[in-house]
Amino acid sequence: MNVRLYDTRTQVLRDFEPLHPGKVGMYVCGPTVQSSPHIGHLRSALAYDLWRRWLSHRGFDVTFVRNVTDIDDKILANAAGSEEWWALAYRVELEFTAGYNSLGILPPTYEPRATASVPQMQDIITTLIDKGHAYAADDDSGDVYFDVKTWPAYGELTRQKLDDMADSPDAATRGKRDPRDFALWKGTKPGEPDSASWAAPWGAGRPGWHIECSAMSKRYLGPAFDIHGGGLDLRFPHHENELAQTTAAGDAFATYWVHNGLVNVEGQKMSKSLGNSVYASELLAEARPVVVRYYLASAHYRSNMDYHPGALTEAEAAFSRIEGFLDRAAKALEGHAGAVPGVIPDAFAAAMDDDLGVPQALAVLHETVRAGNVALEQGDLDTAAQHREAVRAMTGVLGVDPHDPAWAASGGGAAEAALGSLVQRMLEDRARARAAKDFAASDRIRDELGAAGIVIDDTPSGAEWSLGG
RNA sequence: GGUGGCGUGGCCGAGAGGCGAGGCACCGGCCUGCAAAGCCGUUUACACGGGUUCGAAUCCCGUCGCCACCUCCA
Repeated sequence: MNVRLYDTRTQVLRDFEPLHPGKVGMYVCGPTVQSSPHIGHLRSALAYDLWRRWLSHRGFDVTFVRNVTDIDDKILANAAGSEEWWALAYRVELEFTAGYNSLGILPPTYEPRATASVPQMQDIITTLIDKGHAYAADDDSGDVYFDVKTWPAYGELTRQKLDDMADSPDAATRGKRDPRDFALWKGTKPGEPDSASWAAPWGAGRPGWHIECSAMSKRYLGPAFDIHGGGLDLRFPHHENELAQTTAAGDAFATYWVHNGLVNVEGQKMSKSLGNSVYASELLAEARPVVVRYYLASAHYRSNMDYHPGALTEAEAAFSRIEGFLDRAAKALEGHAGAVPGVIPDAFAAAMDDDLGVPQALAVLHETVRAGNVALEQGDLDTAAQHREAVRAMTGVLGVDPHDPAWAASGGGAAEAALGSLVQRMLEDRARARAAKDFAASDRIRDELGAAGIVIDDTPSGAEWSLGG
């Protein structure tokens, strides 16, 4: 079966056909590093991480590019008066990287910064001017605009007609021929730092937002590549403009456009004015990283998600089922030979092939967990081992394998060992009390441990303990 | 005004003409000293009104409600 994906441009589910057999070129719009990453940034990055992992699993050699927009009006504004804009951008970029890493989002094949591809952007702008699709503003601002009226296809991505588009409110104050023309190059304004100004034939300045992605996708993936991704909110104007300027310059650009859904918070869009943004740091303080990943992956990537308090608790409960099975299976199967390498169930693969149907794939995963639990209970170790391997294969490809060393709690090695020996002592006392049928004493020990956040689990082979739950 | 999307049980969240995905929660049972975990089972659904059909949550028409984008937010 082929991988299918929903193409935003044609609005249909399409079989994935790579431009070059066995290879995939994928470009995803990364963040503007102007302030700390929030839940929406993480979800977006995760959606494409899952795409990339699945395509890789399907045997494709994936070249995955996600850019960093490190020069922009907002970065300059946020840094103004307090620090260098490039220092701010780098500091925020590190926060993003840390957030991605903590969720197990694989580093892109290339992660170019916009500021490192300015000459490539200028090349495209020059081509557009030469072809008559762009012009330098006649108000000596140094701005260069894309001339939308020269490009009849403009609006094709989002099926909007030029006439239906609302006029830009501040268009009149700039040297545009048409209010809907958009900036390719922004001339340096008085007061802006020299460090944010690049020499150019039409006047010193800095690149507009959209041109970056056209330049970087071409530089790292070529004039034609397979998949272009980004948040739903980027369809217009960002992606519409990218498409117009790249194709007007003569390149084929992306075959497929995919867009991920946004994350709302308690029914409302996150916004600075509402002050309801949920930052990556908050999420990671509230739940284990692997649980955050599980949560953000659990809805289909194209649907909107609504984050609310308690969402992570629910995810923790669901994830614990999988984790619990693998923990028990690991103990029960210790030394058990003949475990076959994990095979991903057909139903799981079919769900993933169908536009990355993670929710259905998770249903298959949970069904396998149940079957595995039954096998363990019946002492059918061969069957249990088979299900265990399948669960590991599925969680592996989703990047949520509970036993992946990457999720191991960091630090506190000595403290952990000390805690373990204390808990072990108490459990031994409790075992003696239980053997003597002194259940009052036994329960007291369990309650004490429970009050400290330690959960006791009596199994046929003795008591087990774990933190939280 | 234009474009796109959504409304599924207490909650999250799939599906897309005909055996009620899955998870969480709840209840009953098995197991357990009691729990927990696990297993088995029950109960709650497809915004509203029409229509097409042997049959509709799924298709069509209409209504209501919600959301996103429309020049720089993933």
